[in-house]
Amino acid sequence: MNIKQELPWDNPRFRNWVAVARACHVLERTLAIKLAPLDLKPAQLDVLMNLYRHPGMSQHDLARKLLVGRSNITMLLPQLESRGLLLREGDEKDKRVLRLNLTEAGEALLMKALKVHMALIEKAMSQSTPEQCDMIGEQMRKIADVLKEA
Amino acid sequence: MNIKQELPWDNPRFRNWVAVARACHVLERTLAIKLAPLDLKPAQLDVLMNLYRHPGMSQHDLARKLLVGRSNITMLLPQLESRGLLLREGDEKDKRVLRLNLTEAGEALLMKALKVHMALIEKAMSQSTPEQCDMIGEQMRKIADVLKEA
DNA sequence: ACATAATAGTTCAAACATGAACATTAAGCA
DNA sequence: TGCTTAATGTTCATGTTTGAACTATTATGT
Repeated sequence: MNIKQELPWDNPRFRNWVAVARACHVLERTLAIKLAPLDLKPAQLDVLMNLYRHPGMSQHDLARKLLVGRSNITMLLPQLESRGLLLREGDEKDKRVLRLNLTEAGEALLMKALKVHMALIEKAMSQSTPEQCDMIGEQMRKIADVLKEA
Repeated sequence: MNIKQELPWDNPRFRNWVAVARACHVLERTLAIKLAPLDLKPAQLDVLMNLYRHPGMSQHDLARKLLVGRSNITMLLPQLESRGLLLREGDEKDKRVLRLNLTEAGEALLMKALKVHMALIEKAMSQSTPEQCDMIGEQMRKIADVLKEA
C-alpha cells in the first residue's frame, strides 16, 4: 500500500477547498490595501458592519458574530471609540453588559468603506452567474453549519 | 436618493461572499483545534505541504506561494527546523538562496496532518455534489486570478 | 436567604504577522 | 572591468490575536 496513492492533491474536494482558501486570503489582503486610505482595517470594518445591522448589541454577541474571542473585542473597540465612531453605554438592567452603537461619524465612515468593499466583491465575483453565485453561498452556509457542530 | 436602498446586504454577491469568508474562517479555526495534538499550526502545515510538493524551493518562492511576507517565513522556519522537520541548505550556485527540503520526520508528520486536514475537508464538503464542488473550485480560482491583477 | 454557577468584560503575557531598513550576493550595463 | 540596480534572507519595531486568570454582576438551586 503506497501512501502516495491517497494524497489529497488528487482529491477534488481538497483541491477545490484550497482554491476557496486562497481566494479568501487574496481578497482579504486586497481589501486591507483598499481600505488603508480610510485608515480602517478589515477587522474594524467587520465591527462597524455588525453594529450597523445590530444596534445596541453587546460585546459578547459581537465577538460571537465575528468568530473571535471577547478579549479581541476589548482590544479593538477603544481604537474606534476614541475616533468617535461608536459609543459604549452600560446596560440599565444588566450592569455587566455594554451596549454598542455607531455614531453618525461611524455610520458615515461605514458607508464609505462599504463602497470600497462592495466594489471589490463585485469585481471578484463578476465572473460568476447569479445562479453560480447563489449556489456558492448556499454551499458555504452549509459548510459553516456542519463545522459548527464539529 | 436614500443611501440605504443600495446597502450591500441586499446584494446577492455580497451576501454570498460573506458566507464564503465565514466558512473559511470556521474551517481554519476548526483545523487549528484538530491539529493541536500534532503540535502543528495551520500555517506550519501549509509550509510542510508546499515543501512536499516543491522540494528544494527557496524561502522567497515559499513566501509567494503562501501569500505572506518573506520575514514571516524567516520567523516560521526555525521552529520547524529545530524540530527536525526540514532542512535549509545554501544553494551552490546562488549563495543568497536557501534550499528547503523536508526530512523524513517532516514527511511523516505531514502525512499524519494531512489525514486530519482531509477528514475535515471531506466533512465540510460532504454536502456538495462533485459537480458543485468542481464549480466552486473553478470560480474561486477565477476570483484569485482577477484579484491578483487588482 | 445564601451559597454556588454562570456570564460580561478586562488585563496581561505570549504567539504571530507585518513592513521597513539592512547585509550579502548576483545581474545588468557603461 | 567597475558601477548601479535588483534579489534573497534577516533583523527589528509595531500592531494584532489569542487564551488564561481576574473582577464584577446576575442566575440558579437548596
